[in-house]
Amino acid sequence: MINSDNKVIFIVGATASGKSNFGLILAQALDSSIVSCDSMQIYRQANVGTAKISPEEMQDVDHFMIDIVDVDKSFSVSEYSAQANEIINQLHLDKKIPIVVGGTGLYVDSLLFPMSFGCNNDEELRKKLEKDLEEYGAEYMHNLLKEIDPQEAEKVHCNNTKRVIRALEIYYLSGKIKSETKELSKPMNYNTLLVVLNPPRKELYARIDKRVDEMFEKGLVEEVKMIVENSSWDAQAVQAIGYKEFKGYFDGNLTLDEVKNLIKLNSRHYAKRQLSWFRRYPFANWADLDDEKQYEEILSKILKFVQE
RNA sequence: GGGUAGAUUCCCGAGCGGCCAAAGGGAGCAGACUGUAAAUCUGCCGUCUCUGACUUCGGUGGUCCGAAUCCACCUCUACCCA
Repeated sequence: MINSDNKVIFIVGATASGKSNFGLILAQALDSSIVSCDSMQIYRQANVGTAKISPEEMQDVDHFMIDIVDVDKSFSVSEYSAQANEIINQLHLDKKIPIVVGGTGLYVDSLLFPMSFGCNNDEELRKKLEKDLEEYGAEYMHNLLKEIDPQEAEKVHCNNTKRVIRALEIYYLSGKIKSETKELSKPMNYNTLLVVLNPPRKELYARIDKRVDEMFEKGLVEEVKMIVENSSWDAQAVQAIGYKEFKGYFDGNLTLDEVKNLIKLNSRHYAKRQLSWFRRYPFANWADLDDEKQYEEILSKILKFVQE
């Protein structure tokens, strides 16, 4: 018996840890839908490089938050959060338990917890701040923040100029300071079961290598060409690992083989960062699905969660 | 067979008598993260009983108060001449 009451299952983990596949199995078993939680799979045309599930692979399971933005457009967490939460609510109305699947930590956070995202960003102001940064240096900008929002300045390293600029932006645009916009205590949005897929590190790295090789076989090079034609090297979508590395190749500075190795390397780095992020969740359930015992354990946890 | 260059910590690579456990980079590991997040940034990185001690810079001996740095021989590598 399934009781969907405000429940959401999160399947998260590093790239290539097997999220999509496991999520699909769950969605089928629970007769539910997938809500993708991935900052790059939102882009249309970015298929091979983001390891996006194909329509055939979806096997009639609905997948939301995939292919919702054109490759030349920007997107943000706040937009993601608004749309995805909307979908989750809708699924709840249908008595379904949404399966959130993805590896973008910040996006996962935006579903897990209530968040107030300061204010919109303003193109002109940002350009001005970036110019100031160039002119006066990182330390100057950091000192500026220190006067406005000492608490935030304390937390953000001087060299992390993007964060410093955003914090300044919030103040100039809204008059509020960033450290005040955050909620102190964070009640969870939903009745949540979160699973972090966690193959052994070596195994993970081997899977990443294999996946990157497959991407090349599936026509990554052509996809990148097309995407860059439809956007630019500066586009947000092209910041993704698997795309940005080709810049060197098209400029004639890297061989295809070097690009491939770079993509593998960057993917490993990324995977580590993802794991760092998920380790912050005290409520996370870590599982190596290839380990039979752990697989059983996680399945019974899920079973218990959906029934209770 | 002769000559030249070189062998540095996981890798690349600086050091060329004391300020050297040895610059810098890479890899690896750990961490931060609220509107670019597959982004951006930070820390550790010879060993230990860790504000000090110990063992390292191809090997063995030597010079010197003191050597990764100088000398001798040896081993290996690269290139050149035969």
